[in-house]
Amino acid sequence: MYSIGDLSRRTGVKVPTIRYYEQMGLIRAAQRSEGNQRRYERSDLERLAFIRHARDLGFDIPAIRDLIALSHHPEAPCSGADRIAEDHLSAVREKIERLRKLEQELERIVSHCSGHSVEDCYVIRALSDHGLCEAEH
Amino acid sequence: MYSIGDLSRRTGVKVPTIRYYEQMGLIRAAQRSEGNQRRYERSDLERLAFIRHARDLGFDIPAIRDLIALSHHPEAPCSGADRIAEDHLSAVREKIERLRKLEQELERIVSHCSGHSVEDCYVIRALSDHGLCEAEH
DNA sequence: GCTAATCCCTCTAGCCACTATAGGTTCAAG
DNA sequence: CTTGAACCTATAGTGGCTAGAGGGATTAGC
Repeated sequence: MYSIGDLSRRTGVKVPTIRYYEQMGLIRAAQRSEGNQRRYERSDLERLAFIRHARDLGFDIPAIRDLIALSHHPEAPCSGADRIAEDHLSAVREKIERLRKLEQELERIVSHCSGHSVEDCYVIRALSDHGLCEAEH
Repeated sequence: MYSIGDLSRRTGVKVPTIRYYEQMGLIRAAQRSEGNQRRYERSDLERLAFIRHARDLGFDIPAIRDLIALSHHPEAPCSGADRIAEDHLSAVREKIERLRKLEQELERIVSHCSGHSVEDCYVIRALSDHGLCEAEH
């Protein structure tokens, strides 16, 4: 039997976050001690580690809920889980793409600024005048 | 004189967002018509375009506040503005870096899954077992 | 001058995944 | 039995908006 603090130390998930996951229905409501404190078993530890891992990989809570539901049906085809992961990968790639465009534009703006005063600062001028942009955004 | 809707159409910033920017102190409280509706001048339009542009580039609201303040001191050295832009560029690069690691890990997980049932689905297994990860995260 | 359509007003609440705080209770070690 | 750490619930805050309710203002056409 683990206390919520034990679980937190073992998984790296903060105590309030564990309670939050319970609220969100990611982990079941734990058993309670006589004094109303949460008491967890090994299976709860494993599930929380699963959640932590999925969050680290950027899956959002509804996706994790779905993945957990799927993992309870070992016989089912795994196309559902694959689909969730692939969708997430696409989303990550889109974010990267957007950030790379941003990076380029910012690089250009920063490197063009050799001004000494705000008056001729390229950073400020570029923000004031959209015509100075290379890409659309 | 522009109404808030005119401003919105001309800058692409939605009406409630303009009011929100006013609340946040990014644009000054506009003059009002007799019937208490906001009335803007050309200078407000320009400032809002500046804000829109900065937001598109991912600057957060405190940074934009600082950039606006700086732009009002044309004689001042522009190192402050450069600094803000460089800091933001670094932050963007860090985000890209983190997302690229995520992308790699997800790619690996997705591509390893040739299972047909959840039981041997690599996606699920990888999430359950941190030992299957390449990188730390 | 009237009406209808469209715009505008304020205020409040919701989004996401937490995090922080307050005020109180329980547990475990000594 | 006492102390101090850990635990409990409930509420509010984060950022940058967005949505909705319930009303008032403006404007174009008749």
